[in-house]
This record gives sequence, C-alpha cells and structure tokens, in this order.
Amino acid sequence: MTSRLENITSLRQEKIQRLREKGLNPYPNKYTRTHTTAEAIEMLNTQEADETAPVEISLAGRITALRRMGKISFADLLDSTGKIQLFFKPENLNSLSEEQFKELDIGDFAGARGKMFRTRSGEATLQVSCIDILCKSIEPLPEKWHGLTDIETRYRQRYLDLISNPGSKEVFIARSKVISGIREFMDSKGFLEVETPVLHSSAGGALAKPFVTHHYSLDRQLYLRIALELPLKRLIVGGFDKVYELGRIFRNEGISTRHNPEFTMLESYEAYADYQDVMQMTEEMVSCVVKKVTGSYKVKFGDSEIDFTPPWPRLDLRQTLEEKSGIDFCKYRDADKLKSKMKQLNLQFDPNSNWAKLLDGLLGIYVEPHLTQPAFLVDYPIEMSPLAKTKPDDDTIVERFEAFAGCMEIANAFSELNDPFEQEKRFIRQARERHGDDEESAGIIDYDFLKALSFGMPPTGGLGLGIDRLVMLLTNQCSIRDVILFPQLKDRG
RNA sequence: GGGCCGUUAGCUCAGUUGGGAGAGCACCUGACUUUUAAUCAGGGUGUCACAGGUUCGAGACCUGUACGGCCUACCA
Repeated sequence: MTSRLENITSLRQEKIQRLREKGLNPYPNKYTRTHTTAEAIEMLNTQEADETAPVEISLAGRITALRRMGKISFADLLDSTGKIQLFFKPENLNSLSEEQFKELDIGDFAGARGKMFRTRSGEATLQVSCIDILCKSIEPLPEKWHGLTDIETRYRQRYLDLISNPGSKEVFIARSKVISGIREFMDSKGFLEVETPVLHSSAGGALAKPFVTHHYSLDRQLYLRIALELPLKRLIVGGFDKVYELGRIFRNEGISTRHNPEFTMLESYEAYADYQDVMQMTEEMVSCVVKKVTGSYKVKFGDSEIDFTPPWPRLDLRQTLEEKSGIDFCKYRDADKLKSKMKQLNLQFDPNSNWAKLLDGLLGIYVEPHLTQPAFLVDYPIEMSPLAKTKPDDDTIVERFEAFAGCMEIANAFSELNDPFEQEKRFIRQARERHGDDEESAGIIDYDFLKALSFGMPPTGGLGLGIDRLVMLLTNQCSIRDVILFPQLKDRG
C-alpha cells in the first residue's frame, strides 16, 4: 500500500517526466529576473501615480498558493522580499507556458513574465504572459494556514520553518542586522576586526568544559575555543590598541533554552581604557543597535517592556546583593561561613562549591531575577574574576561589570589584569580549586599567554557580549534555539 | 541527572465509558473568466512512535523502550 506522501511525490515525478517528454527542463540553470516582488509592487505604485503604461517585467520565486478557477487562475509567488500575486488567463499564455502551467504545483520555483496591474479587489498582481518552471518540487509543503508548528521539525528542517513561518524569517533578518550594527559601531569607534584561531592548545579565557579534538599530523590534543579573550589580548600586547572579534565559541555543557553548545560572542579590547569606559561604550553600542534594528529604544520582551535608553543604572554588587538578600558577602568571606548562612536561609547549594560559586548562586537567586531593565552590576569579588584587575584601593574587589537585561546576563567586562606574576598566581589558584575535575582543569593555564603578558600589555578594558541573547531580547524569543538557525539537537535514531 | 507532558494521515489536530480510525488544509477527479484560507460536488491515501501485557476486544488501560517539549539541575 502506498502512503499519501509516496502518492504525491510519485505524481509529481510523473509531471517531471511529462515536462521532459515535451522538451521542457524542470531544473533549468538560470532565469533572468528584472525585479523582486517588492520592487514590482513599488513599480506598480509609481506606474499608477504617473499614469504611465505598464512594462513587461519578470519575477522569480516559489509558488506558495494556487487558485485555479476554471479558465483563469491565481497564484502566489514568494521571493525573499515578499509575496506577489500572479494572474493567468489562457489567451495571454503561449503554448509552452500553458504546458508548464498545467504541471505547476505549490512548492515549485517559477519565473513569471508579464505586466503589473491591480485586481478588482485592489491587489497588486502580475498578469502573466510567460511562465517557466525553474525547479519542480516533489514534496508537499507544510499546511498553509497553521504553518509548521512542530518544534522539532522547525529546528531540524529550518528551511520549512522559514518558508511557512514569516515570523521566523524576521528573527534571522533581525539577527543579521544586530551583527552588522555591531560591526558598524565598532568600526566607527576605530576598532580593528580580527580573526583568531578556533583551535586552541589550551582552552582559556573562561572556565567551561571544552570540546576536545586531535590533530593527527601534529599528534596533539587541541580544544575548540571557549572564549576569544586570550588571543585578543596578545594582539593588544602586539600594539593593536583597539581590536574586536565576532566569533563562534564552543562550550561542552548543558543545552537549555539559554545555552547552545556553540554560540556567538563579541569580544573587544581597548588599550588605555578601564571598565568605566567599557561600560559607557557597552550601553552606547547596545542601545544604538536596538534602535537601529527595532526602530526604538524600547522593546517588548515577554510580559515586560525593556527600555534600553542610556544611561543604565550602575548597581554595586555588594550593596545590591545585601539589599535583595540581606547578605553582606564581606561578613561571610569563606565558603564555610557562607554555606552555614545559606543553610540558615534554607537555600540549596552544591556542597562542593567554592565561595565564588556560592556567591554566583546567590546572585542568580536574589539579584538576576530583578534585572529586567538594563543595568550594570559592578565591582565583583576577586575570587569570581581571575582575569580582572583589582581596584586601586581594594585588593579584594576587581574592576568588573556584568550587563543584564530581561533577567539575563548579556555582557561581561573588566579592566584587564596585565601583571604577569599576579595573573600566574590567579591561574594556579584557579587550577588548584578545580583539581580532581580533569575535564575542566585541562588546559587552563596558558603559559604562552603569560609569556605574552610578560612583554607588557598596556592597561586595557575588555568586553564580552553574548550576541544570541541580545538577539533573543530584540526579537522577543524566549529560547536561544529560536535565534540560532541550526541549533544543536539530539541525534535522531 | 530528576520531575511533568507529549507522539494518531504530508501538515494542523479531534478521538467521550475499552467495541466501526476521523476533521480541516494538502493531494486526486469534475464544475467555475478577478480569486486571495477561493467556492461547490466527489475521492481517505494510516505500522494510532516501538515492544510486551491485561481483555472476548486496546488509539484509549498497565509496564518497558525510543524520540521530543517544558521545568529543574549543571553551566564564568
């Protein structure tokens, strides 16, 4: 017994056969179009305003609807600029076109030549004199009214999602605009865009489980980068004063609505700047990009409206945490003290956590959920920040900020540590705290980076900004998978 | 890793108390010269995720498995 799908595809294959028998190629190499659908509609508007005679144009795209009604027919043609209606009248079509129109199906790509006019109901329409099948489709498209809603299929066959859900296309257009907006901003500030290796001999610049790979001819273990940080700072050592990279980074950790194993980061480094300068640049850049992409500083996100108008409040981390939780971390300066306080408050925590992790957990519970509106959390304890420079008047606090919006961390930045001895000490302490967990401590200490620092790196302000989360905020998507074209999914059996 | 939910036609979904596998779109046939979710008439194209079990009888109840979603945990 044949399934419906087999039925449809075999019917369409028969159509292909019939076209070939008539000497028509169902998969031609090229089609010359004169206009996009959007341009054609625009042209009709001016044609009507100026009362000029319609001219022949040609369009190309995918047929998304077919309304055959006796002798005349209508179709919708979709290209990347939008949809346009086609109108077919037998007396207008030559015989070759007629043959092809007979075999035309929803889903096919077609080129249509004709003149623009407006139908009785006022829709801009191409009166077709010549139709060419440009690619015969043999599988039926998803249902036209509800679109494709099966989440798994939307991710696994993103092309179907893009064809049948216009909102999905919008998200990725917005994503592209965010990236070009950031590039424009950074370029205009005199930053140089650079590319650094994805394959690292040691996975540094962040503390995350790396993906491990192997280079055969070098017979060496390599890691996919977990941050852009260390190579970029080497470039600051090398005398580039302002550099940035928009790059993919890889973390071998859990997958969730906010985490994908590969994601895109902007990292920038500016010599002679500190974290205050970076903070100012961050709010300027983000608000500028938001305005450029959405047309406004205010965006809707879930149930709330986020206002990116600068300046954003600077919230002292210690003070904010104390306000929200009643805990002054300076009074619980080691892991045991903090654990007993958390026990007292009936908070759950991993008993193996170090002090920094516990504090990070407290921020997640008490502070982050309140940061719907853009804000900077500033001045982190040194234990949480091994690559940041301490404040001039307090060697337990570093000059670091994280930017939040929509209750998500979107940026992390600091005055970069440039003292090679201090950096080495911090690396060692970090590696020691991680001992016992081989996967994570593997390749933490980047001696080559320490070597670079020992030649001298000027005072530098660095920034890391999560592009995917920013796009989530601007497109009102609550899952990172909806802003990544091909998100990582489990294997299918 | 834990909890909850889901898997029925190409797509979107319904299926009541355990008794004939259904609807809309898509598709096929026919009618129709300004439709636009075209309409009208006819046509059902299926491994009810998989494997067991209970039962005279299972899409439905039970057990297990696979896949997926959400939450949670993990996560610089």
